[in-house]
Amino acid sequence: MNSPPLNDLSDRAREIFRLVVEGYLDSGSPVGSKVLAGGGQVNLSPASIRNVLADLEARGLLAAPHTSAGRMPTDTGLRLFVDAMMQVAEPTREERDAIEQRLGEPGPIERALEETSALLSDLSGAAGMVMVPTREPRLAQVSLTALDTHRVLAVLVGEDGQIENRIITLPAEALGTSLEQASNYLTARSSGRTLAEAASTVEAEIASGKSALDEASSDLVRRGLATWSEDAAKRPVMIVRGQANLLDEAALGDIERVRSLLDDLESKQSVASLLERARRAEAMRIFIGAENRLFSLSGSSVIASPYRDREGRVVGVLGVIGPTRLNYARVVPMVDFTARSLGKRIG
Amino acid sequence: MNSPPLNDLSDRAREIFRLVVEGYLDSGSPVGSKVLAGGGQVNLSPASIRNVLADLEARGLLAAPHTSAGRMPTDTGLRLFVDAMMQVAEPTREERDAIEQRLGEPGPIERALEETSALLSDLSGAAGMVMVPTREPRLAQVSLTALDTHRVLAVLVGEDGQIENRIITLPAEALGTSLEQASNYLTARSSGRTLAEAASTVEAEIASGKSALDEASSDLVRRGLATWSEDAAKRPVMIVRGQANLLDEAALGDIERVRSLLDDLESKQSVASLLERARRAEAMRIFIGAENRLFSLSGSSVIASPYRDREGRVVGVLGVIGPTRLNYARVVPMVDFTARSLGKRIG
DNA sequence: CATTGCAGTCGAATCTCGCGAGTGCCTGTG
DNA sequence: CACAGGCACTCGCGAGATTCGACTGCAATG
Repeated sequence: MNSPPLNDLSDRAREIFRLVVEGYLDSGSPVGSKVLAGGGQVNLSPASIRNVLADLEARGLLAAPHTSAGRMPTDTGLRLFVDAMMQVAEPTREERDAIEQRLGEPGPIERALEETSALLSDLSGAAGMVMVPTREPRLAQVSLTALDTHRVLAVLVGEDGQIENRIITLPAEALGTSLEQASNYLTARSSGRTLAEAASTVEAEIASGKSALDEASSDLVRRGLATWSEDAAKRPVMIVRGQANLLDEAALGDIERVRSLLDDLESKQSVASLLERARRAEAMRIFIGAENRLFSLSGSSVIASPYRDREGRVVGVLGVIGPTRLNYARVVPMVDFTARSLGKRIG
Repeated sequence: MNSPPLNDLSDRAREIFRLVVEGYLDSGSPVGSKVLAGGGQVNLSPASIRNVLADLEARGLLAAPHTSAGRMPTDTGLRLFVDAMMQVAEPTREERDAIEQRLGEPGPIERALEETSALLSDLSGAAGMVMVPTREPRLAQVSLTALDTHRVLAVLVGEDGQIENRIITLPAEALGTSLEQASNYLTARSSGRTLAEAASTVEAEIASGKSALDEASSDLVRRGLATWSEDAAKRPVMIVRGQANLLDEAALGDIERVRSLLDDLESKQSVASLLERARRAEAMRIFIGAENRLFSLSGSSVIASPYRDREGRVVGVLGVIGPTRLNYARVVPMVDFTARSLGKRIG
């Protein structure tokens, strides 16, 4: 991975390179020296431009599919363009309003996520992806109820009103009558904290014998904590919309690739791992073509951005997947803005 | 919709028709008189067979894509074949074992539904669809907990262990201290009944003044019932797997149709309405090609079957969608068996 | 350096043409 | 009558062949 040889590019070479990339992203077909000269953007004869193009090709930034075709950017060329030359424009006022309005519609959270995914698809002309938020909400209340002699239902109420159920199974019929006491104890220790925080606090108290709980209750609480942290690691869900957009005329040549791409989007494994990288980086990530090792994704680009809750914590990832010739300059800020809007929407 | 002219078909015509359809479903290409004669299935010269074929074409059961091609069945021809001539074979012992084993894997219900959808896709070579069960479980227990001064959390525990949460919002701070009393009352009245049944019982008791509840509790319960029945009508969810199978070589000619098909599978509306018909009919339904009005589905067939819980109530629908040249004789019993297996699995 | 001109290359589109599969119809025969 | 044989005809399809156009690279020139 040598650094892109941007520095030793003349201004003219940079300009021509930019024009080639933009022309390719716009038209989808290779662009040659003549159209470049005719575009009025550059005041050089086609022949001079050819020299520059040949140079850029030697550097691995451009490639020609065959001798008598124009040049198109290579993956590394696109990477250079995206990293260093692309001029991103913030979405216009109208666009922003449209996005926020579409996300602002009332309804359950799942609905909003689906809408976001569809929105990303519409905006980009490619497929939209949203990983549903896995957050650790701060707890407001914990209540325990006996289901039968060896099962207890725990209801965890988050500060944001979200509710989750967990079932605690006890081995023997060790169920004391102290459920209410345990509930109160847990509520007191956990309110305003995340599940993980509460768990460690309680665990420490029990261990040091400081807790005001009797034997049976301690056991119950302990088991409950164990169960909860297990459950927390449930597999992530990804909402995909606009897959039909992956079937454009360009993809027609390589049906097999599109098929495995659809399969991947269904099983979610490989694509999710890319999104995961953006989540861990806590910043937008762009994956271009064969840069990612996953075979079926070569030829596709992924733009992924994490989104955050009000406190600034990353709670999920969303993004776009499409052909490498995405209109990065337009899509990148859109994804970014959508991520921020979704963050606001879910609070 | 005139009834298929099956009656006035000679035995020989029927036999030849059957061979044409089976040959077409098998190969995907039109079959002509010569291969029919050569197949050893019919002891007639190609010329004689041609006469029969011409007759069948005149009746609208067969059609030839062009003059010098063989015949292939029309949609109505396929319909006749499926309704009256197809010989369905129960899946073999091995196949049944394989299905039941795949569905029998432990795990949450959603996982099983996804697996079922993937299974249908694999079995049919087309796409699988499963509408998630919308059942009214019998309640085991109801518990109420105060969230704050004007909101109460109700936890409904089903006999099968399923848990649902509902939040009841009270207008003023009319929250009595009688939550526990109300919980017990509700549990007593609802256990072993469905939500709807319990609601009407309680409603009647309150109306007649027979309930042992004070004013505030009655109000609470009443509001709760109203909330619950609203929530029950949530929109159905459909799980689709194996969409990539819809991209076979045959569909290559009409990319646009495949695209809108994928879109339909995403928005779920139109396809779900077909499945809904099978649910209402409480029996397997087969929709062939242009029979269904939805444009994007012309050229596709849908095989849908409801599935039932242990008590025999229809709780959902599943099925397969693919090109009209599905191997109906094989897929139909598979779908049927899968529906029964899933019924067993979800209890 | 930039430009012009020229020769060469290669893919895409078009055309032709023969092959093969299959049909329809007419005619002969048990 | 029912069936089979024969024959002319129709098309779609795939294999070359051909042309066309869009490029490029290179050498010569201002």
